[in-house]
Amino acid sequence: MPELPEVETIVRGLARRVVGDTITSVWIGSRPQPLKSPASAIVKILEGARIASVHRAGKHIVFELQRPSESASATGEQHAASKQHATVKKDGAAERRKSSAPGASRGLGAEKKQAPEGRKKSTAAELDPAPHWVVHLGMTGRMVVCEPDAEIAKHTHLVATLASGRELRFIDPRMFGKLSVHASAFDPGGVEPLEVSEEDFVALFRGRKTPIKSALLNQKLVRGVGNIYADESLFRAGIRPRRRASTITREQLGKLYQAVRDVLREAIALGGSSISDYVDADGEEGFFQLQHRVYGREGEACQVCKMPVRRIVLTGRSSHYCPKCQK
DNA sequence: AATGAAACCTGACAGC
DNA sequence: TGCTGTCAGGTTTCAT
Repeated sequence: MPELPEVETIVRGLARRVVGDTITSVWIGSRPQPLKSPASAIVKILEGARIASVHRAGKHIVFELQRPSESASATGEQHAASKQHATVKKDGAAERRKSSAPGASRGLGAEKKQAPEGRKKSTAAELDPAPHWVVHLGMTGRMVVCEPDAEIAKHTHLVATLASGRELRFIDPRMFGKLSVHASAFDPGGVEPLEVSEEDFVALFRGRKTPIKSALLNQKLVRGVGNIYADESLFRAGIRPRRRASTITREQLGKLYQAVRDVLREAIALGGSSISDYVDADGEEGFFQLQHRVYGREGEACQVCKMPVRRIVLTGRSSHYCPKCQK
């Protein structure tokens, strides 16, 4: 179940393997569920595109692409971008507005044209008019880089053949994952917990009557935190999952801010070493290398006070906490 | 507007 | 062995 640290690890692995490669052809399976853009739009944008970079936005994997035409002329780029955009309609109206505005108004300069080969990081300005391929792994999604003769796994929904000869495949049994293409920018909303300031983080919860855990899981507020890391963060901060966000003191929210960041950073560090090859052929190593203190430990003694860890169901998700350490 | 619950899905696993 | 039922949980959708 990929949350932020797992996606971060996968993205790093992908970046090492596919940045600079070009997608020569795309095969799409027959199940429409994972496709959040029309199959024709996905093929149109991916085929022939060079993968300029791969990064993470919340739990999304974002491929920044470079179309062959983009090196031709700046005006041509803009035209192509807005045209492609019209074919990709499944996003919300807000997102549409956001992504069409900057590309259309900017007098895009020449600096974009000769992005040198080895360039790994792009600035926001350079990124702007490039189309993006966005993948969300949902619960069971996987991105795999493999040789073309590797067996096609069951529930493979997309295969992108690369100029290097390898293939990039998207596999997802439960089809909670999502594939989409965007003519320019992609913004999933919410703040990155590892980038946001403490003040901005604290402000997110002000006046909310919803349980703090529900707020943490709300991707429109904080992006990337899922069920496991929400439980672990709340344990470290000493806050019960059901506590109404509005009743939590400023000091406690400060602790929560630190706890979320600590948990995510530790998980990235561990995930990085244990699943760095996840995107290889079939690396099935589990994600859960982090020593969970409460998650999945119902009935076990709390590591701090020895009280049995309790499990409750909160907005449909199992939630674990120590009744003594968390108030 | 904000909140909660149901729905979407299949695989894994426990129990019989 | 093979069936049935339950659980997993990220996100969207629907109802309140």
